Amino acid sequence: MPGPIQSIERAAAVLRLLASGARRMGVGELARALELPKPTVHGILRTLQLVGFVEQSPDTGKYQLGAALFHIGSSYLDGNELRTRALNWSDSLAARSMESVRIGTLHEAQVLVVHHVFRPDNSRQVLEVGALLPAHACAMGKVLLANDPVGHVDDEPLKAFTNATITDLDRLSDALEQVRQRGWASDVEELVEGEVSLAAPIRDRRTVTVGAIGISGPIERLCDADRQPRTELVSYVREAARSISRELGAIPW
Amino acid sequence: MPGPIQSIERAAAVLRLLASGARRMGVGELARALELPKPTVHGILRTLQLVGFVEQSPDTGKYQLGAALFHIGSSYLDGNELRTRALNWSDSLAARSMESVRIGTLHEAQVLVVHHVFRPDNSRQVLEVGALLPAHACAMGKVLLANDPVGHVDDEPLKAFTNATITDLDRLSDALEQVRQRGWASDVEELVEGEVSLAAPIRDRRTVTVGAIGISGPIERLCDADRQPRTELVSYVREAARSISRELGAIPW
DNA sequence: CGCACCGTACGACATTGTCGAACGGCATTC
DNA sequence: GAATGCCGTTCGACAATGTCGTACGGTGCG
Repeated sequence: MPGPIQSIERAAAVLRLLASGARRMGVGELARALELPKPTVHGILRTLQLVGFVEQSPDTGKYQLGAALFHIGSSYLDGNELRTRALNWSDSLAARSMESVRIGTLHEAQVLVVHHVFRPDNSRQVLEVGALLPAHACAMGKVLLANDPVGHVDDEPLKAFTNATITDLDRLSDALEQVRQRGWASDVEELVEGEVSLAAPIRDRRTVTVGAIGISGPIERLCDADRQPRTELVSYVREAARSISRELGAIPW
Repeated sequence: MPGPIQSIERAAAVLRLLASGARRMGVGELARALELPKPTVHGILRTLQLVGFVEQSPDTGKYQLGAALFHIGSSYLDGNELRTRALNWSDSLAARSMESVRIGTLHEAQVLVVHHVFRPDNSRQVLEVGALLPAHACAMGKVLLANDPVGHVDDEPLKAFTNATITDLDRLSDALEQVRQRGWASDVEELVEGEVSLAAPIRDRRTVTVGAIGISGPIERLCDADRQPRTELVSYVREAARSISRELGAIPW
């Protein structure tokens, strides 16, 4: 039976839609979006509700993601070796750099944040674990794209977030080439005005890049007067990346 | 067609199993656990892999949860009104109490942690968002059980974690009655030796308890000499819970 | 070498999910 | 206040769909 199971595929599509929609959605709404008959969607929703993957508002009748899905999804982190091994090192990187630290993997041409350490200054910060960042506009993304065997670029036109965002494909591949040579990447106000990020690759025992670790913060703290990343911060990040890689078995010595 | 869709139910069971197993599992292993033929399980896995809900190790051939599931699951938090509204208040509760703060909901007789603020002292702490805590052995759980319309207790014998854990059903319902009267709950070394937690209920506009907020920390800081929770901490927690409830529309004045 | 186990492929069968049509409830409209 | 639109939900016949016995190639172990 080499072929996917239709109903499961559809159920996944429903969940994806509910996840992207941000708000609750009705049966008809989902049916229209998926181009499926309403009763079909309803059957799927009923089953997903039974297993706790979606919940239904008692009053409006609309559906949203369920708690069980959240809990199961978060168990992904337990099995994620990259994240487990990186826990200690990211803490110490945060302490040394005094900036917030994130660890990410490439997922469908975007950066999936699997770990996030807040900047150690007690400021109010939002947890970004589970979020997807645009790969072409952040340092972690560039690191991952530069070392990606599958060319994940050229899927779609590159979206601009600020006027420093790289939107040209040629310029991006030049930048990626530079990242490959230097061994680290930076993003200077390419995703958020005034924000800078630095990142370096994490490799496993097969020397494949499996993730990236990076810091991010305001440009005044991360860059010098020439808008260049401060060298000591770059080395902190690269050292952290190397330490994690060593723990994953990439560097035998 | 009032009846769940078999394949989706089974797919959910596979995911649950993979989530609980902590490590990677093989097709045969899953098939045996679910009492299903191997090819059936394989078909499900193939589909789940296609949609990114599971991943397969290239070398061992075993399966584990996938990144897509993690990302979709984490979107649950965006739609969770309780958590959204509670963000600010939990930060300030952490600042006032100088302890770590958690927000939880009842999920299948356990406490699902939907938010977690670290203790503001730069110490190394593990993020517990997405985790499930035993309801009868923590303060948030007691608050939720005490205000639960469905009697979620008596499902199974109560598991002991320390020798202070309440394992007797009658003693538990006495404790819950006290929680209802006082309006807050405590757990003194009932889950972890040396650890204490305090919690209060969060109600929504229908005055239904939809969650709980609480702090936890070492007994020396949370309790006085008589092992009684310190009153000022209790009021901090209760005030935070009331503020969130008011924001959810529970208290009109 | 042979055995046991793995993940995977095939394909006949009937179980299973699909989806057009229809129902009751709720707003809104005229 | 009847009419209309939309909603989430149910029914049930049909056939498409997924199920699962059987079998294959690969790997590790004794």
